Amino acid sequence: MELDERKVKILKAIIQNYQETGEPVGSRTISKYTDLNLSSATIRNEMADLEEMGLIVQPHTSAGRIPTDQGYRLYVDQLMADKDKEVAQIKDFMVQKVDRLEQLLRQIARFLAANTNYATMISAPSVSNSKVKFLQLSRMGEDKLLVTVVVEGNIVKNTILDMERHMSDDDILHLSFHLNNTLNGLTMAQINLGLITKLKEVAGPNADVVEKVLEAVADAISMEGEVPIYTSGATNIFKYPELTTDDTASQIIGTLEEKQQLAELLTANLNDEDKQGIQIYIGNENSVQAMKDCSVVTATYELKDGLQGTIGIVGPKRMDYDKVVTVLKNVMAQLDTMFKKD
Amino acid sequence: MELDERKVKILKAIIQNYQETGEPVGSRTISKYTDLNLSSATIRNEMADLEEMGLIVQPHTSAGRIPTDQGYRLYVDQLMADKDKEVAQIKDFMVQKVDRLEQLLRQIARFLAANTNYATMISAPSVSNSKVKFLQLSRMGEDKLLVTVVVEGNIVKNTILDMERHMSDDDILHLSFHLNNTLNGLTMAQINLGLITKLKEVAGPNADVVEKVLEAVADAISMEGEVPIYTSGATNIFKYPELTTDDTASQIIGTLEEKQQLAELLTANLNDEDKQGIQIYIGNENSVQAMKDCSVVTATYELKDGLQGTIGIVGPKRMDYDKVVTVLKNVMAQLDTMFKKD
DNA sequence: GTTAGCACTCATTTGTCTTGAGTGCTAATT
DNA sequence: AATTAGCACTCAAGACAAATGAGTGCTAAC
Repeated sequence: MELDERKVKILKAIIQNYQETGEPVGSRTISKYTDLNLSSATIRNEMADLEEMGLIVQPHTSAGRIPTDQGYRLYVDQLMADKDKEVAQIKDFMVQKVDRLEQLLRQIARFLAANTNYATMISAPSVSNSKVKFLQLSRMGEDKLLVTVVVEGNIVKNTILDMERHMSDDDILHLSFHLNNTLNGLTMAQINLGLITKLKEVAGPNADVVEKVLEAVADAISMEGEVPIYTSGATNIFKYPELTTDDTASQIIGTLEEKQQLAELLTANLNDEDKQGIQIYIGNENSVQAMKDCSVVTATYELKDGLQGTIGIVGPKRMDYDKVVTVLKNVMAQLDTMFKKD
Repeated sequence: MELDERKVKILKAIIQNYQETGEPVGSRTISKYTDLNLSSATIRNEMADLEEMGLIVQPHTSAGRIPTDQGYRLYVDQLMADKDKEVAQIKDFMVQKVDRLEQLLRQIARFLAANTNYATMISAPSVSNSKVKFLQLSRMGEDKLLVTVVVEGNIVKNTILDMERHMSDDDILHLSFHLNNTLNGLTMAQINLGLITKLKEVAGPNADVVEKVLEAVADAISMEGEVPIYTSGATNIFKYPELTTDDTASQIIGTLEEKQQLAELLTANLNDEDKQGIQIYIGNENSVQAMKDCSVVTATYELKDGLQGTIGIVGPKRMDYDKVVTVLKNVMAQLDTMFKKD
């Protein structure tokens, strides 16, 4: 069977109508509210074909049709028209001065949730490939050592160590200076065993401190896979009856709250060149079981030098893909200009 | 009308039964499942009295009774028996070594949510009355200055400043040294205008840097009222049908997600000597509108020297107050021993 | 190829009846 | 005077049947 232009128009109409109402769409509706000027009977014939092709289904015999995952996939891949609106508002929003990355991300999440009516999640940039920019040791009290590590993107991490043996101020200053000089500009991958051994040699009796400091550095760079994730608008889920069967809603919201499962979803494509832009997962296509009745749209953002994270929008399968994609693109663009100037 | 012992027993029985079932409790149930050995008719008479006193109500004419807010209040204030179980498990749980405060709090939240079947929230310790413990400036690149502030409780804050005019390494070192010496051990309240003016004088041409640094310090100490709050188990709400009327659940979960409203609730009693221990808010007694159908139990914890925060448990009005209070007390005790040793 | 028409399906809504848990009141019992 | 048995009454919830209506597929006419 061939998917001619008319079938495409009908499919599109079904998807869009279902998007708005959440109810199965009947032939009469299509016949009336499109510019095809066909009777419902004709539409019915076409719909039977579309069903045979696996693009739509009836929830029960005497109901209208709703799109299948496959139907959405076709729509997303081929039929989505790029729109260009909604830009102005976003610009306004971003202008508020935000000095902290964390708050910026929270704000973006909130903004997206409020504007799309879907749930939003954002992973903070992971710095896995990032370089050490600055490192410093300072004595704090008698026996504690404060390690401050700054990595590219001006992300600062602190660790407080217990010193096992006394170190003089001079020792600390020297070690601090030396470590900073040696490690500056290196990525984690470049801090290899040879380098570590050499550092320890130079430190002599303070080798154990060097070890602890390196641990702290590793921690700062890799964040131990504990990427912070911010979410907003989980309760938007309640706006879609098809997701509000008690158990489904509970699972989705639970997943959004616990966050750690989201990490897989959001960090999956980070290092995959092919999947940089916007990705759409329909129904079971996403890896999180609790979200099998949802669609997830993700977008990878990059602040600077490999400092990248992901934004995700979670909604019903009938989500307004056009709108979501447009809004995401705009946010990306905004982030881009914000951070290029920095 | 007098509240004699028998009435009290009946009220208690109603509350406890309703706690378990969530269904209105009838006279026959009470007659059968208490050791009062009274017929249902007698119970009915007593119940009519209790209703007149405003302690219980009927949802509709031919239903059993459920406790009113006032009934719960009486129960909580006078009838609750202290139990002492559940301790062992908690000890075990806490033993896992946790090195970061944030993670500890998250873990506690998770633990409480899992063990009580209610939603849990924890505010991180607010450092409003805390002292500066360590302060340091470091040059970072050509024109940036890294300010590191450590306050009591080893909470570290970093700020990166742009320097408007060039400062030599020596200048920075001196200023850093001087500021550290001057501010060390002071609370925000003690950093007054006189002190600030003096500091600026000493800094001479770098007065503007001093100003920015002081801003950063203030920021670190006060956290600008932005106390981080961790939540867990929001979806436990779904376990209680009376809270699962679409709108109610959505509002509660939304509030838990947005967090900022919780801050009021959790920080309200921090500086009130009278309200240090455990507080119970029933229904409308708590200030958050969205939770008017819930009860909230809060407990203030103190880590060290005025470093205090609050734990809150949110559940239905028929929550198991005894259990919640016991568990909270235990967690408090654990926190105490953990931090006294530090 | 398109459409009008019709018989058919079936989820949903509406209305009616029944059931049963629970009450309040009164009169008998202790 | 307190307790209880008994009975009439109320009302939410469940069961069932009928009515509704949105939607379909098929056939025959245009």
